[in-house]
Amino acid sequence: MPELPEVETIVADLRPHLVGRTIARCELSFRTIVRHPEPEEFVDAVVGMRIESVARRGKYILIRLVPGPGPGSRPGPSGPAPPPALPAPPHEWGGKGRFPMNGEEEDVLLVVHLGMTGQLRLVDEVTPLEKHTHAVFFLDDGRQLRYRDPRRFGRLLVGTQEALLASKKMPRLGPEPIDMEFQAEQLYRELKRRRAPLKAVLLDQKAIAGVGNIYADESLHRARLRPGRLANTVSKKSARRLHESLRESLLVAIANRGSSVDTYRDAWGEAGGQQEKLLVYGRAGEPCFTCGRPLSSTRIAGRTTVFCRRCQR
DNA sequence: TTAAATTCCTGTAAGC
DNA sequence: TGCTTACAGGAATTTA
Repeated sequence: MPELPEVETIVADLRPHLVGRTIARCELSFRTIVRHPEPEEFVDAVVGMRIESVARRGKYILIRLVPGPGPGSRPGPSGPAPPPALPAPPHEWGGKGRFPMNGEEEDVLLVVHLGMTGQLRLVDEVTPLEKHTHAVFFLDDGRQLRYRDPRRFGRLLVGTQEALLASKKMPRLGPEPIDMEFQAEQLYRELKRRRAPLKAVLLDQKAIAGVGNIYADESLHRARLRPGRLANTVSKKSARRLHESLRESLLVAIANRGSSVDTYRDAWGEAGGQQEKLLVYGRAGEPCFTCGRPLSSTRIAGRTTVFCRRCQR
């Protein structure tokens, strides 16, 4: 499933191709994938808009839209090349818990959450339409940005930041774990005030944004911590180890273009490479790479959880 | 207020 | 072989 590293990969791939493009048309074939506003308003809101930036916040893809050139001046299929990609602002959001970006108040955000099986792909018009494609954005260069999602856990939203916040459809997200501003002390404070299992806190998007089942298990293993241990019992030293492990798990996964353990594919339909390198996720019963003991499996916070009884105390 | 349980959804794989 | 059933999980919602 797409977690922070997978979404980061997609966003980085799409950015240079999408920035500067105008959405000429939008077709929805599955209405309820749109969570805000009503589907008709959604289409009205995106058509004719120019893509100003493409960013990520947690597991959310944020596409900033500004009014595009009028219909008369819309370039044809072989229109001008996009401007050189702006160095994306690494983090376009405010402080902890605030969603999501700077920029002008009237700017519109097209928000995409991939859920479990969502895919956002950039294709040319002759690429056959795949089953479960729920939305197609027709771009002014003839290409199409397609949203596909067999299990339909994903969602699309559009609106000004103000409107999205007011709609309550966007959650308050915790800090970005790979942000340099995110310090071990901050993680320690969050853990101290929670009586839930460590794993449950890592999965809580309000505590830390972008971590899902794969990287929660991976980082707990790297930190040698039991997933079921209550968060408020960890020492400062352990919290520092978890902080470091979290960053490492996520950054290595980004370097390897994400984990394709289920149906995850990047913007070009290609699988990532991290699934080959996972330490524990999906390896229940197989030997621990550190001690050789078979990895254990249990259920925490409603999620399958794999860990090593010997290495993770 | 927080934590846990339930729900949504369909493709896949195990079991009979 | 073909059918049924269990399972996968992000996050909103409901319950405790």
